[in-house]
Amino acid sequence: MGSPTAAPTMAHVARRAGVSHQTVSRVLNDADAVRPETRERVLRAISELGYRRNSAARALVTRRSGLIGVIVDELRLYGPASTVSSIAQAAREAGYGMTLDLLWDVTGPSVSAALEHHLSQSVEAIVLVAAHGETPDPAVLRDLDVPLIALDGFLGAGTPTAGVDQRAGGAMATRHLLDLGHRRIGHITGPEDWPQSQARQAGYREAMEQAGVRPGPVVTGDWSPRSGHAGSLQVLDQDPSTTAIFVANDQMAMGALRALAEAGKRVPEDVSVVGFDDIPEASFAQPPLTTIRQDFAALGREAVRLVVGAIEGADELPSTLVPPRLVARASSGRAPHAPRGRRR
Amino acid sequence: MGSPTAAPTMAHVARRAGVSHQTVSRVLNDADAVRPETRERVLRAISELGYRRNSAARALVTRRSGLIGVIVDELRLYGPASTVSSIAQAAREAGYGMTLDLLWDVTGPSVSAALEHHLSQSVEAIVLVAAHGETPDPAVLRDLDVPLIALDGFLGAGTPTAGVDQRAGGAMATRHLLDLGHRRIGHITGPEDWPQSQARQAGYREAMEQAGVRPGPVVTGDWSPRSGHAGSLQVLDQDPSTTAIFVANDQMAMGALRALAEAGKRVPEDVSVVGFDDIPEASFAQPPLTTIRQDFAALGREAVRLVVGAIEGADELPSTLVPPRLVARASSGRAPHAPRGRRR
DNA sequence: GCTAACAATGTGAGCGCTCACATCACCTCC
DNA sequence: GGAGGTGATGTGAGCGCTCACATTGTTAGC
Repeated sequence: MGSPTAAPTMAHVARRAGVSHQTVSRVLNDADAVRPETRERVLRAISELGYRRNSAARALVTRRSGLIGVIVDELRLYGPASTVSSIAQAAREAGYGMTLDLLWDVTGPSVSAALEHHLSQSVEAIVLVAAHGETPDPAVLRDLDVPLIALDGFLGAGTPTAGVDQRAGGAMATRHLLDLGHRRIGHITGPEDWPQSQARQAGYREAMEQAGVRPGPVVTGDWSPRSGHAGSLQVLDQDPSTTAIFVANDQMAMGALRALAEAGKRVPEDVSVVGFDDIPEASFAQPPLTTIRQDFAALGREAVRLVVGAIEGADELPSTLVPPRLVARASSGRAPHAPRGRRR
Repeated sequence: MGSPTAAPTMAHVARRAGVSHQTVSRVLNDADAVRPETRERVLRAISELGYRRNSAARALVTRRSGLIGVIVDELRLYGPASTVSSIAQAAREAGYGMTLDLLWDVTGPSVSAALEHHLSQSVEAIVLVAAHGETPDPAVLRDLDVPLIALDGFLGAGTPTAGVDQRAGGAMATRHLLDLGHRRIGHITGPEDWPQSQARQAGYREAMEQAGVRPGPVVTGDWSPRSGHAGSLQVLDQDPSTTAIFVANDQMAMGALRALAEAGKRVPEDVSVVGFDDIPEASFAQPPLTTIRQDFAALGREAVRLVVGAIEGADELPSTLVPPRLVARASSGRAPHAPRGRRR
């Protein structure tokens, strides 16, 4: 009876083990109060039948899908990819599955659509790994009946956020250069509409100001090596006395390194370069790149910890900031004609 | 009545619209035979109530989860990240959701566990984006009642595979160097247990043999810039007359470029370098890297096309090979003392 | 003007599970 | 030795949907 491909149900297992469906359920949910002998019998029936619990039926009655939805704007970048990796891992360890959606652009409607797509799959929480872009339709956000956390991003208006302290990182990089005696320090930023970009720049300005040094040329890039290449040339053009450049990510820093080499500038003898991210290539740049490392893995784990907490009852979804770390390599060195005395 | 947070059901919508639940269902599944006026009424009720269809209930009765499971071994690498991106996109366009699992290692049990995890979420198909590693438990594979496709990987024994033609790519790179007059051509491979690594090397040997040239030094790397750095030094050490190196991926090629610069070798004047992958950094290497581009986006789309076909009835899940493409940049040039005549 | 056909909608069952509760056997205790 | 536990198991309802089929109202046809 039944077609050969029909999946076995709890009833089948129950019959075979000579128990009721409820006992099978108890074994599966490892509830107490099942005699070891009975449990054994049920387990045997399960494996003999190749039974697998129907997740839809379970989700229907428990009202829990066991799914965490992740929305990411760009997965080919090292940062988001690392973060998503650790989210996937942490989610699984916490007993959840993870669904993933990509943003085709960073406009509000696109984010809204992705949220909607996840919601229609009954995810229990949503993690948004999108560092920039427009805020989605506030109405969608308000009607959200699942916890949402934005990573490294912004959603304004009370949405909880977890992220690396970008501002501190920017300040850290700049301070490093100041400590090496540099006074003419340029900055290549990321796209203007990225909060990360803004925060790193804020850190740069903050450190400069604290040191009582006038900010150097600041030019805008787009995270690509190409823009770093062009940007470094612009910085040098705007202020030929520049001895150091803080570049807002490593990819642009790689482009900058190349441009400097082409322009006949030695790094770090003539110009020091500090990047941001510590991508794997950074240590193999020519010369190896001094940079700010972000702990994406920790960030992902933290995100899962927070949303799982929110799913399982905590009412508060706090915002967290993970500190970055300076990784000093060969692309930064003492300023050429460093002033004898430190100002300030 | 009912707590304020209780999600509205079809019955609620039906009552509000003054129709039966079935009519609501028809509107949602855009079936025919609903008067435009009625549909309008239902749609209005839906939006007023903020109704959202319960996917679990739907999945329970239709026996379809609308989920495609993806298993990936490493997401921080450009290739897999691109592939997964395009899978996510294509899946959504095809009306599916995508769940993602990461492999914590590449042993059989790990793959089996990931398969099991996806199966327990009732995915309708599985795409494995793992280029290497052990085959999972054959029993698990055999009992699989959903279509499975391995991307760029191997699972031996009849599992359908889609991938870029790695062998052709290896041959393409090598032939490019041969055409430039090089005769002493070394090769840095990926890890030995990666089929991609093997295929690229096979392409290298094939091209060399066809040209009647004796293969140069072949050393093994691990895909990292570090190993490319060390590998290129080994190649030069084993045969100082080497004038070209085919490196099995771009990251290693970047390391090689750096090592060559440190060793006082000019690229491409003294030594030509060809990589594989065409990662974004490749065009900003010093000098810009000649490489083999793989169309990961096409691969991901193809994978979704195939599994969706399999889900929706096609019995055959064919294997496909996507051709790669040579991207010639500045890291490869004519051989230094190229022999006057071509051999063969 | 009565029936056949069709379009539009309603009814009821049941997907496979978990929850709340009922039942039953067995023991303990005074 | 009967009331009252306690541990192990069974029973039935119902989660929110879709499917198959039943029931209407409306039009066409002779």
